[in-house]
Amino acid sequence: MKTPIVERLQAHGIKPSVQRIAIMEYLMGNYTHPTADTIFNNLYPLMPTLSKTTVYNTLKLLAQQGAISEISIDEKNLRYDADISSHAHFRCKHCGSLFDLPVKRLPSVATEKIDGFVITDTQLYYKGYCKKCKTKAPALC
Amino acid sequence: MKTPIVERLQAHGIKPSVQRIAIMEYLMGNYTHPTADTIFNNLYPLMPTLSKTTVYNTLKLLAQQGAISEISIDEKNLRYDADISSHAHFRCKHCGSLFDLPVKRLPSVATEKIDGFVITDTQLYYKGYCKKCKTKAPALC
DNA sequence: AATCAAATTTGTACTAAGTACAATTTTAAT
DNA sequence: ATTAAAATTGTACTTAGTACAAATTTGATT
Repeated sequence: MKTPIVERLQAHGIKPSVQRIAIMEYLMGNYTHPTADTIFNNLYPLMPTLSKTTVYNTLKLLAQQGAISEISIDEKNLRYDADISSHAHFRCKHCGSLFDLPVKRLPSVATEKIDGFVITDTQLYYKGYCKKCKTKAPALC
Repeated sequence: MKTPIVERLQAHGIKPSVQRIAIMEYLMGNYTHPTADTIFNNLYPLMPTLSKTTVYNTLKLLAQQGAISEISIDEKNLRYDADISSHAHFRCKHCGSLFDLPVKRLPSVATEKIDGFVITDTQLYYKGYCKKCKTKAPALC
């Protein structure tokens, strides 16, 4: 019997190695939009032979195959999300925290403008100040 | 009499130094979503005392003040855009080229979910394959 | 089971985008 | 002219991510 993790990998054409399973499992258990580094640091104690390169390579592979999504809202690091359903992200410019936001559906582009293009990913990012940090926002004059 | 560049800077509370004007002018004359490095390389011959740090600092300042927008669709570099009107970006995963896409208006979030948050920026990114590179796209099986 | 090629992982060295910071220069008010 | 504040500069540094060759694992075939 296959775990949901293995199923997810295979559904996206990815051979389920021990490392890939561990990384996918981590993401499916932690919807915290972690960085590659965070993932490595959390898995390393459980898997002392794990290499950082493998984490980077695997995340790139998973994202390429559409098994996870790569979030570039944080200018410094890429973040990863196993939730591949339609949703947006909000990032607080003061404290850096990242929130999921529901959207009915991500907007599509006027067909005539994008005719002949193939769209594989849509990302909707909001930036600003969260409830806690709102007082830190520069005056909007 | 003030140039449109100086006006734009002042409208966003930025004191118009020679360097800031040069950078803002470059962006308003080149809607090519350049990186900091590209801007530096283009301005340096005309302004041999210009420092890369100034370019980075100025772009950050301009973006903070909302005079330009910072685009993080390219995972490797930040890109900058003097067009601050409502539009989306498309990036080809094969050739890397970046296109502007018109949108009627950027989607807003369900108020109850974002209540108490202050949104200052909205970014809508599409990724995929452009007309030229479409044949290079992996089978969507 | 032994062999062997292909795929995957590992570790080290490297690249390059961006930042910290102190020193210098410029600005502009008195 | 003097002087304090603001802006710029250059160097050194940090760090996310990649290149690549060596080692390991996988899995098919005899």
